[in-house]
Amino acid sequence: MLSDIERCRRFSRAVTKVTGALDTSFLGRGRPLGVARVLNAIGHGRQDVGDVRAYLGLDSGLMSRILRTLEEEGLIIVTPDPDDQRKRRATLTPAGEAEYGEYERLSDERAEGLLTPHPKANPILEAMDLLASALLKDQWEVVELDPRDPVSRYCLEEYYAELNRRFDGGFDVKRSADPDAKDMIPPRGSFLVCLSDGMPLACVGLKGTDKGYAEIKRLWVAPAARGLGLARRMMADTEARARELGISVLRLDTNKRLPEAIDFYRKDGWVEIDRFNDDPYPDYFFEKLL
Amino acid sequence: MLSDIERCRRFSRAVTKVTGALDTSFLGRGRPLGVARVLNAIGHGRQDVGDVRAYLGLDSGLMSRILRTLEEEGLIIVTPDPDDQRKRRATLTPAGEAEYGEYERLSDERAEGLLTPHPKANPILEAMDLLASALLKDQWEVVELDPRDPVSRYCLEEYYAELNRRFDGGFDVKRSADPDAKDMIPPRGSFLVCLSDGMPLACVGLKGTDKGYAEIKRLWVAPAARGLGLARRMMADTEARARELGISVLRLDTNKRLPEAIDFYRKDGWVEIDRFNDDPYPDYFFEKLL
DNA sequence: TAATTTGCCTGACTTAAGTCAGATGTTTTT
DNA sequence: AAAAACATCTGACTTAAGTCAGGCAAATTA
Repeated sequence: MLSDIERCRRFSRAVTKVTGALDTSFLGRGRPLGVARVLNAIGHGRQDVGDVRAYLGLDSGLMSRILRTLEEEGLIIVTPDPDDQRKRRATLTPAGEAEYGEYERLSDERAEGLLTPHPKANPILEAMDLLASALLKDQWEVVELDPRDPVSRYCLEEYYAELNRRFDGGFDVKRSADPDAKDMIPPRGSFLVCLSDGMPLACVGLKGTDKGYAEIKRLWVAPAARGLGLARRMMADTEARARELGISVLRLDTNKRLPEAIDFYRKDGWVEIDRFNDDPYPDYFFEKLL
Repeated sequence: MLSDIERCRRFSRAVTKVTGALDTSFLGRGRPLGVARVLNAIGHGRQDVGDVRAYLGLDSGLMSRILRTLEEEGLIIVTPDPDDQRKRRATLTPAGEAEYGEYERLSDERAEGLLTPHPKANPILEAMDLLASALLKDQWEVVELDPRDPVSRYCLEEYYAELNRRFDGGFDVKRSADPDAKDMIPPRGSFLVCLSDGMPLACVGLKGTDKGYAEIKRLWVAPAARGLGLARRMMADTEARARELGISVLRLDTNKRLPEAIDFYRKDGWVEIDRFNDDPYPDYFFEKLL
């Protein structure tokens, strides 16, 4: 009935209608939008004046005047940067903290107001996650974390839960050779997580061994981010990291219930090899020479 | 990892970042946003000056000046309304049509630019449909159409396709007692369609018979709009229409493969009765007295 | 050390958007 | 027929946002 473009435009009309109000809601505390945006940027931890200016795309003159306004209101203090006296740093006063908190509260309230009319919010939240991840595609941030970090733990739990749903007879981490965290920390290995505006979207582990190869483990992509090419990106980043760590042979194993993964490895330059371990779960074994 | 509210806020950040640019794209043709919005409203068929004013929420003075600007540019002509000389109507000149077309083209381009980075756009489009339908919930428009109208036909095709997927052995309209369109046109019956900013989201037929009752047929809700309470809304509207048409007994039948429908009817005040026809598909039969 | 660059500030502008108090002509109500 | 209501217009404002040229002090480079 509607073309792809019409569907897309309908979406953006709907969104600008509803969240347009949500965005302009910076108003409602008797402060112009520009001033409120600067206050919120500072509250979010951007202290460097030039940094805020670049982030919000403001002219230096305008920025300067906005800072004076906030200073006169007693919400911020601007001090010279000790390392470079030309630069200046803005910090919130207690009153500024309180005001920033109010904006946070109002934003939460708006967000909640967007959800409450819908008794079954889950499909809506999932659609939001998917779209946010897709729209922020060029702002994915891949970071190396300790596998015991809470963010890493979250990704791993999601990964195990999915395996448990999909494998015949479920999946129990304890029966699998749970890679020791130490093997996934540099210089022996690595653990990468992809964050998109605070949401963990994917993880992958590079596990060092003493057998002349390293293993790729725990490649997981959040349902909200599938089909966006994120698995390929994570693998490319891991391979780059492996090279940095002097690793030249990679191996991995996977299960027949994960056909999209098997397909992906084949397309991504992996070669099927014979079974190289006695883990009970995997059915397929791959190798890649860097 | 993220709370519902955080997910919702992440979504609106992503959207304002990306479609914010899409919205302000009214610029880029050397014309202030307000002027461009009025031109587009007129192009979209809103000729009544007061109507545009209410739609865009403009002050009458501002509106007047914007109209002068567009008139001076030769894009519109403003004439008194023949029925009420106080009112004025704005129509596009050929130059205005061309300019409006350019805005449409630019909007299409932006929308396309939003989709093209994503090889598999379908999950994205579906998420967009769902969110647009949810966000525009208070702007659903239920209209009575001829069941042979193209919009009605579209809904019915979708409905039949879904039954075909879900029924054991599929579904063939021809084997079912296809209700004659005439029975779903007032004063004998009715056919209602729900539109949300141009997208058909649901339909339902009220089929008049000569047996002392009317039948509810073809209740369909688009996947993009399920879980938003639309079925209940459609049924309420149909019942209201039935009362207007002097109908006091409603019946319907449904199939065991549509458990959510059966559940819905039970909760919506319908009472299960004995089989009242020899249609091959239905397993359950309901009645409701108005 | 002198010249240049950098980061921020100030003052003098412009534009867009919007508000408000009447004015004007038309229609509706009394 | 007079009064009230209505739709639009005009002129005189205000505010927010942004641009631009130049100034100043600190830091960097030649």
